[in-house]
Amino acid sequence: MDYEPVGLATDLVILTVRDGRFEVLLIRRGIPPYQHRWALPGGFVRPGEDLETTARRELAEETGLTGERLPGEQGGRIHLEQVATYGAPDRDPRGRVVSVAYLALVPDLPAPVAGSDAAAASWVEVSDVLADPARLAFDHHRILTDAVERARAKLEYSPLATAFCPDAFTISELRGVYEAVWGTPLDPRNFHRKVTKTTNFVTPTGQTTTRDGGRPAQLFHRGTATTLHPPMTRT
Amino acid sequence: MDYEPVGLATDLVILTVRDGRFEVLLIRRGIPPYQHRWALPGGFVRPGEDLETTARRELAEETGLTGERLPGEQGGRIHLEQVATYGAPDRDPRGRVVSVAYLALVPDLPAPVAGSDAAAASWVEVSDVLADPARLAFDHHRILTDAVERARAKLEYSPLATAFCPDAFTISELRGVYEAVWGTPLDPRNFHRKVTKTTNFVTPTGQTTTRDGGRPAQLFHRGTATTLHPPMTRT
DNA sequence: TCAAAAGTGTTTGGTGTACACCCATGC
DNA sequence: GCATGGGTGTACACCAAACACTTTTGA
Repeated sequence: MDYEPVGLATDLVILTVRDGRFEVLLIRRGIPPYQHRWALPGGFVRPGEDLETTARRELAEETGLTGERLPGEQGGRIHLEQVATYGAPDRDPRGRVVSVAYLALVPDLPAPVAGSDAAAASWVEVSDVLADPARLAFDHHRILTDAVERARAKLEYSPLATAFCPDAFTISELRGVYEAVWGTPLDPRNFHRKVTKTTNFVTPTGQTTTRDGGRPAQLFHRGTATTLHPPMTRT
Repeated sequence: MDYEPVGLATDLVILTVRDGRFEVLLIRRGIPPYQHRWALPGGFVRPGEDLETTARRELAEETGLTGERLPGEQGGRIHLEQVATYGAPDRDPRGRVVSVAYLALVPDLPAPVAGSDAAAASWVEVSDVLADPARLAFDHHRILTDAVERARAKLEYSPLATAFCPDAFTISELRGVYEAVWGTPLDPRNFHRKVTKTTNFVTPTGQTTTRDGGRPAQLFHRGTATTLHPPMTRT
């Protein structure tokens, strides 16, 4: 066939919300190029491997999350979606490498990051990384920018914010996700009404918790909705 | 490097609206695999070539549109955006080929399709193609589905419908685009009010036309807006 | 009893929808 | 004049922002 063979890789933008902070998982590169610089986790697609399979495998390597539904768990699967593909001829000094970027949204991980083969992996606040275009290796700043914009937009018209929450969560915990990702405060009372009245956004578990302090709050699971009508608004 | 070399290609979903019909440009394949079957135009990325450059080159080959701004023309550039990347290991019988799909929105072309190297190229109504999952070669039905969904969604919150219109257009011509792409009728009066009151969606040229019959209609250019607040609604 | 967070009620203004109605042209 | 599409006015329903207020817990 008449084509240039290229290296095919995937890069992962793994986002979470921890203690009200919107964070991304970065690794410190142990080998050249860009040795000792921060980068998104990623790697090459193996022979015969599907793109999403590569992404899930790397997600598991970095976070220990398999994306499989655990027995007894309600929500289960980790949200993973393709964002875009980056293929500038000079984006990797080693040669022609095209990278398919994936966005993963994970809840606050109970266990620390384990099983990573990177020199160091850590959660870093998204706003800090976005503010410094030179912090990341390769074109990863561009990739992160695109992925974060996608995530912020999707919170408006999809129930994706629940992907950041544990299996059972309170409305104010969900609101905390919106506030962290968007960086804006929301009215707790109108937010509560809007979420609970949008059909299939969340479903009550019948249980309550006082882990957030104050009056006990109802616990909810993710609902079955895939899009929100009307959308949540950012103001 | 430790990776499987793959063929890298781009496929194009070129959409237009002609006489109130929402259409896609398809080619009839002259060579195997899938000889004599309909497919999206596309081809391999050349050595050292950027992905979008490949897409623009193929767009020019199929339609004669360079995407360059013609002298004296207002709108100019053809809208071209990346949709997604398709990389299932068995999607091409010739071997591992990963394809980056691009979406192009073009106005009703004044000149016929020229300079095409395909056996045959023609405009086909989108709804007809979508209704028959076996009509297209490779995984092109999936690609078309994704691209059309993207286009339909983007009409809501971006001024992209103007990409289907000529340099100067009337509000009812713009409404015709929405109706063709969404497949739903819209109230002409409310549509007119909404479009003209959304800041920078369209800008008046000061001229009028009677080409649509009836009372002369004002002509507009595309405005400078990139997103629409509030969005257009599909009902 | 107080602080803190959950949740409900109510007012008020803006926005989309439906449709009556008038305007400017070609024939 | 009449048909045709362009464009404006307006009533009404709905929705969301703002905020007063009550509820239920822990300390």
